Amino acid sequence: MSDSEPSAPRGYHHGDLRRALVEAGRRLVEAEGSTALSLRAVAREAGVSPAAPYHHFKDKSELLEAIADQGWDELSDIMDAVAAQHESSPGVAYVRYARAHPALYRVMYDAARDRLSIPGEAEDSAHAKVRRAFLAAADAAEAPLDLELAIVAAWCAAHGLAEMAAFKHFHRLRAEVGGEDAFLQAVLGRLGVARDPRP
Amino acid sequence: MSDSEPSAPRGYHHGDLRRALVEAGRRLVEAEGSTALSLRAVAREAGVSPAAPYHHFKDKSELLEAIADQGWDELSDIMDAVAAQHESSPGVAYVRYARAHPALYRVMYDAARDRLSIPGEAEDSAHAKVRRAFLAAADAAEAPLDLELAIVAAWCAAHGLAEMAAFKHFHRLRAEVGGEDAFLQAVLGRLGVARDPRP
DNA sequence: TGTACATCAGTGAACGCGCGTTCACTGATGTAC
DNA sequence: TGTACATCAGTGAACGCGCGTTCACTGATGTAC
Repeated sequence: MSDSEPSAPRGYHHGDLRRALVEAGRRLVEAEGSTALSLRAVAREAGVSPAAPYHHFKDKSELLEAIADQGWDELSDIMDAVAAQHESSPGVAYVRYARAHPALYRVMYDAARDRLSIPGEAEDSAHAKVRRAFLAAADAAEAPLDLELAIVAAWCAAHGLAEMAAFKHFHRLRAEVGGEDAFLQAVLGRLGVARDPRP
Repeated sequence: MSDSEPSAPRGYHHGDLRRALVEAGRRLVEAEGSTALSLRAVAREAGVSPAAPYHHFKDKSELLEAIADQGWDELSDIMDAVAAQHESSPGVAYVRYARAHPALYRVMYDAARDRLSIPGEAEDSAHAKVRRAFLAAADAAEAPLDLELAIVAAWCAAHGLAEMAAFKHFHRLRAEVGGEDAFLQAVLGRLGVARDPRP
């Protein structure tokens, strides 16, 4: 985390300012929320002048996109791993990740909303990986259209729960059911998404 | 909409600036999104000086809350009506409303997240009404805990679909399934939320 | 190995902007006598 | 009906702020000969 490869050239001045800015931005988002994020604050956090980011990002929105991309990559890797090991439900992994990084997840979601994506279908984008992970959790025997609907349904359920799990309304129910994790499992189970491994 | 009761006193100066500000704010949110909302812009939209809103709201966040409240009241009324008439699923009504007012729904959601709410349980708050509407759609024969989980699950599913239905990813699927409404029904059906009236 | 030059990632000062909020004020409305 | 006064919803100017972005610049790094 601290330094990548010591063999790699540390770069010209900073080393790898682009990556440093993305990570500073992510830190700020996770700490303060996305509305508190400003390019100047990111530059400050990275210990660099306010103009420096403009050598790496066209504008603020491009930096936000890079932060979101990093999140999607991370999430899709996790889901992939979970789906491959068959040891837990990808849907649960999705919700857990979103719950662990709520502000980042919001940034990811905002970035995803307007992306066309899936143009060539068989992509190696993070979104395609997430989709495949949900596919792995579905019943592959269904007709293509139903299968696609199952994926979308699972994704929607995971998104909805991920965002609503923070609701104070559900505090008591969450406690009665046995804590956050049991709550997630229970609700996803109800929605047909959690193929629980072994309770 | 234009004027309430002509018999009611038009008030001191403006008439009913508080309501006018909430409506101006809502108009701005729906047109530009919540991030574009500023107190000054709302005052401008209402044709009033920048300081005027301070006679009706402590600060900007209080105005936003009022806008959110108006939305929740409207939505809960709609769901109530739908549940009473048994002619359509409250879950579908929820998603339709959110889809029709996406930016407003976002404001509503943000306001709801941190509300404790449901303290005395049997309330007449908008949230309690929404909850009751989801309850009406569930199988009332279940054990209390399961019933509560069913409500939460339905709410989460509706929220997730409401936000994700805008995804460009799903454009093609939406078309293949027969348009937005069929898409909503299909996904909610999959999640066990849409008790469709008559297909 | 040494010099001249091109590249480019940084700096720091500056711009114009819209914001939330405060303030002393004004003037219309409602009330007491 | 008329006058004096209290109330209070508005005004408009001003504050200080952090923002996104631009600009001319500097100085370290890499490259050609």
